[in-house]
Amino acid sequence: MFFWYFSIQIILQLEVITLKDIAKALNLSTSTVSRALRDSYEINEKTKKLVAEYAKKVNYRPNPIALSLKDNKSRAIGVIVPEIANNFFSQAINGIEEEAYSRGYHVVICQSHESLEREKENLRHLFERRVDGILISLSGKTTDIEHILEYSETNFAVVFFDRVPEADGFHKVVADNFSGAFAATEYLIKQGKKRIAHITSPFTLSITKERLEGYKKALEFYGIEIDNELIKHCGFDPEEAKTTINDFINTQRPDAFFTCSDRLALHCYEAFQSRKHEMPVDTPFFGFTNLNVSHLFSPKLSTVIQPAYEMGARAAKILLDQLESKRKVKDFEKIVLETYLKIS
Amino acid sequence: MFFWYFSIQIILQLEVITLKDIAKALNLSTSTVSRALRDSYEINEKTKKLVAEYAKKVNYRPNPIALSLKDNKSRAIGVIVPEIANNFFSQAINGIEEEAYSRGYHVVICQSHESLEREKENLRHLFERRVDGILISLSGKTTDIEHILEYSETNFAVVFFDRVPEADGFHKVVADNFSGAFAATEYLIKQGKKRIAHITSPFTLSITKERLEGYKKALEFYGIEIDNELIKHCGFDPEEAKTTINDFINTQRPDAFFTCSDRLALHCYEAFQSRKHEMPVDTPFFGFTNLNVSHLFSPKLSTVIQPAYEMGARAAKILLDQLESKRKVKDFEKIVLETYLKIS
DNA sequence: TTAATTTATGCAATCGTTTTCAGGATTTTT
DNA sequence: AAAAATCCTGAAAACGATTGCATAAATTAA
Repeated sequence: MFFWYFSIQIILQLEVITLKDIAKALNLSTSTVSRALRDSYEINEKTKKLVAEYAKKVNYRPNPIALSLKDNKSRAIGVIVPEIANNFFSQAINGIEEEAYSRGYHVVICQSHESLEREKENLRHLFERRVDGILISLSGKTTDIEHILEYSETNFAVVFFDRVPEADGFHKVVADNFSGAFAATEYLIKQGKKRIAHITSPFTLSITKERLEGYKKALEFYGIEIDNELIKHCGFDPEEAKTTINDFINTQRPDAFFTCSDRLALHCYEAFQSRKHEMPVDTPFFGFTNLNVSHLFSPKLSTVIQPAYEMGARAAKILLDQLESKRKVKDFEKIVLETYLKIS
Repeated sequence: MFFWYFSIQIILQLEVITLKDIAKALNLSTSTVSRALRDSYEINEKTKKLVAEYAKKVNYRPNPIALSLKDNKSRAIGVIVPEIANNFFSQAINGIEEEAYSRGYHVVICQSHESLEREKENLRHLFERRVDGILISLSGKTTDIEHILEYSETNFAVVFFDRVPEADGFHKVVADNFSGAFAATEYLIKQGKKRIAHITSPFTLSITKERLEGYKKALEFYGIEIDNELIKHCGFDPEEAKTTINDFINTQRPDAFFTCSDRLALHCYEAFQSRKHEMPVDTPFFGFTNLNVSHLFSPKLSTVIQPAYEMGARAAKILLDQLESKRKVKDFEKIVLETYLKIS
C-alpha cells in the first residue's frame, strides 16, 4: 500500500509534459497553448489563465532541445582553459558559471592542457555541439589564431580572457599584467634586492610579454640595470623546466624570485629546497598566482592576485550580451582589470 | 580582392551542411542519404560510396541537437560537486571529462557550494536541460537524498562519488577513507604523538564518519585512549570554523593535527600561525587533501592522497556504461579505491 | 512470358516547439 | 441588413535526423 503510493508519486514527478499533453487535456491546439504561455496578444485572457494554471499544475517546462533545434541556438557556451586544476582558472570559471547560469545558459568546460592540438579539438568539439559562443584563454603553445578565426563568424562569438591574442577585432578581458609585475618587482627592489630573477613562460603568451615589461620598467625606474641572464623563459615540459631552473639558480644565484605562474613558482621552490643550505632562508619569492595558500609556504610566497572571478564574469557577460544583441557588434572592448599584491 | 577571397573562404568553412543539402546535391532523398551514411544494408554500395565521399568533402556532421530531440537523449552528463576550486574535485573532473569526451559525451559542471539549496537547483537545472545522467558528490549540508530520488528513475542515472549517501541501490565510487585515516593516524602515533587532534567535517558526510573511524581504530590499536575532546566537528561557515578551531587549540593543546579537508587544514594552519610562539615548530600536520603544494608548507603538511582522477574516470565509466546498456541495471557497484600517504 | 522475389529508393511520420497563414465567429461600422 | 473590422483559434510547415512502410525496378524462378 505504502509502496504503491510511493511509486505513483515518483511517476507523477517524472512525467515529462509537452505542449501536446496540455493541449489534449484542455481541448486546445498546441499552437494556442504555445501562444498562451508566451502571453501572446492573440489569445483570450481566460484561455491564457486556464493554460497558465494547468501548466503550472503539471509543472510544464519547455524542452530546451526542441527549442535549440527550432532556432538554431543551444543556449550553451563553451569555455576553453589550459587547466582546470589551477586556482586562477577555477575561480574564473566560477565567475563564468555565475553569469551564465543566471541568464539561463549552460557552460561546457574544456581543457587544452597547454596543447595546440587539444585546443583545436576542443574548438571543433564545441562547434559541432553547437555552442553559441566560446570563452577562451589560449594554450601556451598557441602562436596564431587561424584555428579560431575559422569559427569566429556569425552565430559563434568568441571572447578571449587572460591569455589573449595580439590581433584586433576581438573582445578581450585581461588583468593589468604590466602594473602587477611592476608593483611586485618594485616591492622586491625596496626589500633591497638587486639580482631579481624573473622566471617566465614562453614569449608566445600575451601575459609573458606584459609581465616582463613591468619587471623591466620597474628595474629601470629604480636605476637597476637589466641583466638578461636573470630572465628565464621556461617551456611546459616539467622535467625540462626543472633542469632549466636548477641550472639557472646554480649559475646566476639570484637574491629574489619573481615568477610568472603557479607552475613556475613551484618549480622554483623545489629547486630552492634542494639547495637550501646554499641560499639565504629569507630569499623572497613573488608569484603571479591565485594560490589561496601561498601565505603558508616556506619561504613565504607573496603574490600578484588577479581578479579571476570578476574576469570570468565580465568575459561571460560580454559574450552573452553579444549573443543576445540583434545587431552585430562592431566595436570590440578590451577590459583591463586591476591586480593587487598579497604580501606574505 | 584579397578581402573577397578571404570572405569566401570563411563562408565555405562555416557552412553547416545538413542531410537535406547532401540529398539535394546528389539527387537523392534524405532517407537514402541517412541510411547510406549509417551503412545500411538496404543501400547500394555505389550509392553509399558516393554519399560517403560527398559527405566527407563537405565535412558533414550530424546535428547533435536534432539527434537529441529524436531519441530523447542529450549525450551530456551533469556533474555536481561542492567546489571546483579544490584540487581533489578538479582532478576528479579531469577524469570524468577524459572518459566522457572519449565516448562522445558532454560534461556540464555545477557547484553546490556546500549548500543543499544550490544542490537542488543544480539538479533541477540539469534535469530540465535533459542531461542523460549525473555524477554527484554531496554537499556538506545534504542529510538525505529525497531530492535526488525524485529524479533517479529511468533515463536519468545517478552515480555518487567521494561523498556518498548511506542508502543502498546506487552506484558509488569512493576512496578507502578508513584505511587512509588509519595510516595517517598511525604515522603520527609512531612519531611519538599522544594528543592527536582530529578536526573534521559535520557528521552528515560519509567521509567524516569513515575517516573518524580510521582515526579511532588506529588509536585503539596502539593503545591510546580516545579523548573525545580532541575530536572537533566544524561547519562550513569560515568565521565560525576559525573561532572554533582557535578555542579548541587554546584549551586542548594537541601535539599533532589530523584534518579532514583542505578547508580545515588551512584553518588550522592559520590558528597555528597566530600562536606560533606557544607551540612547537615541529608540530606535525596531516591532511586528507589533494593539495599539490603541501610539501611547501611550514610546518610541513603530510597528506592522505586520494586517486581523484581515477575516481572521476571510474564513476563516469559506470554512468556511461549504464546509460548505454539496454537492460536496467539491478546490481549496484560500490568501488573503493586505495589512498596513499604523501609524507612531507 | 508471367509470377515471385530481391534490391534500391522515396514518402511520410516522429521528436517538441514556434510561427505564418487562413478562416470562423463575433462585434462594430456604414 | 450588409460590409468591415476585430478577435480567437487551429492547421501546417519548419528545424535535422531516423525509420516503418510502400513501391518501382531489376532479377530470379516457374
